[in-house]
Amino acid sequence: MNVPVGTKALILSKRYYGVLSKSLENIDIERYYSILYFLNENDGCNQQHICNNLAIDKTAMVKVIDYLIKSGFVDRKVNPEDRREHFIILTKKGIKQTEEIVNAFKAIDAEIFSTISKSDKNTFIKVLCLLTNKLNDLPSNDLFFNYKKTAKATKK
Amino acid sequence: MNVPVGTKALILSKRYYGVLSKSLENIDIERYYSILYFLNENDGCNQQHICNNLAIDKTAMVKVIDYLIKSGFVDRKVNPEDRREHFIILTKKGIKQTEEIVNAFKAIDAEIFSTISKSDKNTFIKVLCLLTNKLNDLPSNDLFFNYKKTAKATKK
DNA sequence: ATATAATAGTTTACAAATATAACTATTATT
DNA sequence: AATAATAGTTATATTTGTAAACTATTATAT
Repeated sequence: MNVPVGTKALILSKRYYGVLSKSLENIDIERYYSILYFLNENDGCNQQHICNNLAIDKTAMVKVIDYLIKSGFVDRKVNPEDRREHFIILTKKGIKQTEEIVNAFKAIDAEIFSTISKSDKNTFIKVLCLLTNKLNDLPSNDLFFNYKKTAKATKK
Repeated sequence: MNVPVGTKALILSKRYYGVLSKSLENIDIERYYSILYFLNENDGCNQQHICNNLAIDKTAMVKVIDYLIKSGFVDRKVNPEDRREHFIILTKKGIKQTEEIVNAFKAIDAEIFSTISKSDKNTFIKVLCLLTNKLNDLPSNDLFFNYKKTAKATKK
């Protein structure tokens, strides 16, 4: 199927999260699993750090963290060194259930990569990161003007 | 950054669509570009066909098509051979602006793959499709049980 | 040192995306 | 002819995304 890579990636992620949420019906929350996965390795970071790494808007993040606090998964704690920052810290319950969430993520990754060679998998992950970084750096207006040029060139 | 492949794919798609919408500020609509990209190669298909290929719910698709009709990009036409189906057909305006949309998608793909070898690109696309298909086939409950087993195994 | 700018987070409001259930119309199956 | 399946629609509720305006705090630049 010929679709752009951004669209393909979106479709993959939709199906992936569909399978994931089926796998995690026994967990007390039904979303934000990726944030808990991230916190598992970045426990105690501030909200902005999560936003930067998972490409989530900071106003949305407020509600996410509110939800996770209400569910008893994390706490907010003001950084005494820089009182603008709020550290997000997994609770005991959060740590415990996050362990299962991480396992579920890893089980899916293991399953879907099971028929793919080590070398293809490495290439895939490498290119996925490169593309994301590239998009990150893209000064959209440059591309805009480039595109407009080529669009006009192909038109006439 | 260690994040699961589904999350990585979601981040990529978010950044991708961010860049895309900046590239397409001159187009009369501000979303659903991927549907027009798809229609460019599947003009006249029914709504379900779009849903299947782009992993969009059919109730959401109704609103999408309503919007595209209101914007003058497509028409709905009942299939006389099977009156349940509605064909989605690009209008003249739709065809014209879709051409630009397709060019914008291709410009981004070209740009972000510009520093990646042909062979790595091919591997990436191949694996992306394989993973998506794999997720598609995944009988979620099998995975669920597999996961629960391993989760319990690692717990004790 | 103080005015200004920048950063982290919050609130509000609204548009859009997503999910579910119940529904109509039509066609296929038995 | 009854039943089931399919394509699409409507209605509803929740979640998510986006933007602007805001507080509090820290960094910077005269």
